[in-house]
Amino acid sequence: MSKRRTDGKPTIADVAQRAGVGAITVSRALRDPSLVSDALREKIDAAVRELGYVPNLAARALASTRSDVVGVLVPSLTQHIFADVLRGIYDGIGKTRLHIQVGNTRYDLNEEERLLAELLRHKPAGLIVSGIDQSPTARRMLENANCPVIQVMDLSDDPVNKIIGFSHHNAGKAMTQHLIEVGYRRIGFLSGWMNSRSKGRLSGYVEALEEAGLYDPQLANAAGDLGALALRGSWDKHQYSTPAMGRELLAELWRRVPDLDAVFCNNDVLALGVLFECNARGISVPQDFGIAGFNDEDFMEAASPPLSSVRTHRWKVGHDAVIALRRQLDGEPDDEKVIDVGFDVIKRASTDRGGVLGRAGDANVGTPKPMAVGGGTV
Amino acid sequence: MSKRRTDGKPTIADVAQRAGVGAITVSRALRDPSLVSDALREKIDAAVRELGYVPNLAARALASTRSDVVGVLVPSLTQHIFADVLRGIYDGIGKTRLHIQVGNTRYDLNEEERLLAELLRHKPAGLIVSGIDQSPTARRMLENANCPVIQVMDLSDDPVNKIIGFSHHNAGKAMTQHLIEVGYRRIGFLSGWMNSRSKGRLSGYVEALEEAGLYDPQLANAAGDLGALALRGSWDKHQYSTPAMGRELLAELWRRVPDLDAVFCNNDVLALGVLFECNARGISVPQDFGIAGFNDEDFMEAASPPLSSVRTHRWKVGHDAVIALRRQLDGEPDDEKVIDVGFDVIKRASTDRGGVLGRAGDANVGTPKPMAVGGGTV
DNA sequence: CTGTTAGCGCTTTCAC
DNA sequence: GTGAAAGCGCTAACAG
Repeated sequence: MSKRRTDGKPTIADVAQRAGVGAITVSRALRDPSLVSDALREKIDAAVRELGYVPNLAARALASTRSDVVGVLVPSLTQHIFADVLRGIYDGIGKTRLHIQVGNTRYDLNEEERLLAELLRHKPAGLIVSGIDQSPTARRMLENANCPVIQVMDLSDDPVNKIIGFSHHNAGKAMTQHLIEVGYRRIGFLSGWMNSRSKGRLSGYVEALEEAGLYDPQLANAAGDLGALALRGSWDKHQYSTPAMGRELLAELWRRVPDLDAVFCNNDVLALGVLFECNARGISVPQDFGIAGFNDEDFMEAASPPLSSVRTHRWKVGHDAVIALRRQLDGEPDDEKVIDVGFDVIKRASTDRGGVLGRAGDANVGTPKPMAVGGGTV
Repeated sequence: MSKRRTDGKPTIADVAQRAGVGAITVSRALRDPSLVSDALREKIDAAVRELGYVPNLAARALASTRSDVVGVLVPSLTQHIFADVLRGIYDGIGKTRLHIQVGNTRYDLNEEERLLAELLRHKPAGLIVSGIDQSPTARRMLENANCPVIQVMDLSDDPVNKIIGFSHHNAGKAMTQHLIEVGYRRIGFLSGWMNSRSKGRLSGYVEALEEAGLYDPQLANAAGDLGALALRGSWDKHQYSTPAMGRELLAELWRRVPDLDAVFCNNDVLALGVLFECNARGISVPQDFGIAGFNDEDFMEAASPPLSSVRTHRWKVGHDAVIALRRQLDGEPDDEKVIDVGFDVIKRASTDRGGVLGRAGDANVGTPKPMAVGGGTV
């Protein structure tokens, strides 16, 4: 009775024996075929095929003290925005040997620490984390991670290593300025759960109003504790928004600020709810009320009327993060610590109070490719 | 000069030495504290803390010939439905030692094979894969995976190991029957990209129409090649639906079938687009036209009018899959090979042609908790 | 309950 | 360009 505790699968030694070479040659042929002569490489490839050899990644990771795992920490799996970032990440990984391991922090700093600790046990090849508000402990872990760390979806003067994102403050400010420009005067800010990026948007909103002399503490206060209201409600466990929440928040805000004439929603899902609420109340958008969202998800353009939003480049952020990571892993220089991918204010009918677009209904402003849908009535 | 190629981090031997015990005792204390006496355990815990010891998972995986990785294969990251399944999976994993590694197959059988092969190199503790239409090769890989395999989001008589989902055929049939019951007669089926589960829904739709004597090959054909139309368009690269696509598909279907009086949409996103298109054309829902979707995402209930849909239990499917996996890993018996989690037809105003709900606008049918939103006009 | 020994399968080091 | 030997850090298998 042997003491071997193998699972019977062929090992690199089996391949080596069959190919009549040393194990290390097989190892090299597998990792970088150019390191091995053509003749041997062919023999090895044949042996691999005949044996159905599958490399054991744990052994590789142990021997080389580094794995092919890229750890990704996102605060939410449900929000479309992070799904897009993830898609960019996966697309950036492509068919490389790298593997993604996603952790869902749920906007919980303790959970983030725990997940980070778990990830570090894998000796990851790289880490991609959302935002900049890690706990001091987490920050230290990232700094000692011994691998490239990319922060995404925000900006900071002091990234752990590299950060790719955009200014939420500027984005919030820009959309608010648009609302002011087209003539709205009592502009509310609608938000449920507030994370640090939402707060950036809010501060941009406040700044734009202040600069225009339209700042009203009452309105700002109302905006401020609507988040608290959201948390008090049935959404206390959800850290994501729903259209139903948008409807309810709008109703509440209207109660507090009866002369409200527009809202800037912290995200598109809330904006959709606001549109539904306006529909239900028979309020015409944009004439009587302006609606703007944030992120520019697919449905914003297709809504009736099309909804204005701030387009953010989530896919690109995820994709570029991986590209940067791979560059660093390949030892290429990468000195740009802070990458600002920007944003675009997409002006559509829902904020076209000035009538720049005419009152034709579904026209789009600022959208590169207007849809080809059948207009008019049947 | 030492030959060690360690990265300097403390190992289990360091902890053992510091605690004055054998390495194996530390190993045991870490994996299952109950295997070690209190006295030693405390010493070990202290040593771990003082050294900042972090176990090396690669070494563990190598020595034990099994990892803590649970491989998950989904066809899409963008579709809300799979985000929900993933959330269920993450919630099921909780704070166990298990790790999720997600692969995005993009509905591509070759890519699925490739990702599966990659996953298998990790000697995963378990696998969760979407659906039942794997390639023969992939199927064989799953059968030889040497770990529990759970298929999700569909049903089959012959699962690799265990399957958790529901009947798409029955779900499609049930919703179509509802549309027939409330009086619609020319019911279209709207779909973009068709996967095997969509086809199940379509077959249920066809069967319901046939049984009611409402089957019209013209209508069915129109439904059938709308998918092709969708693929011809600008969406050829996307395997997900958008509301804009819903609008365009509806316009096309209407052109072909002028007396269409309702559509059953393959998913909610298309249904939302259909609602927008009706809004834009001034068509009243449900009086002139009925709309039903599939999955019952958040926005369906909040829409104006609220949209009927088939509620599917995505979170539960993901969650139960992990629970089953953990049970199997713990060696507990689990003989139920096929778990049907069912579905619910949620009847809302968008299909209330019969006026069962009255014409009050936003009432919900079949929804447990109607929202508390301000109705009427301002 | 605890320890010793011998691997797990691969890659690093260094020599040829 | 190729190989032999020596680990990587941990745990299964026995003992005690």
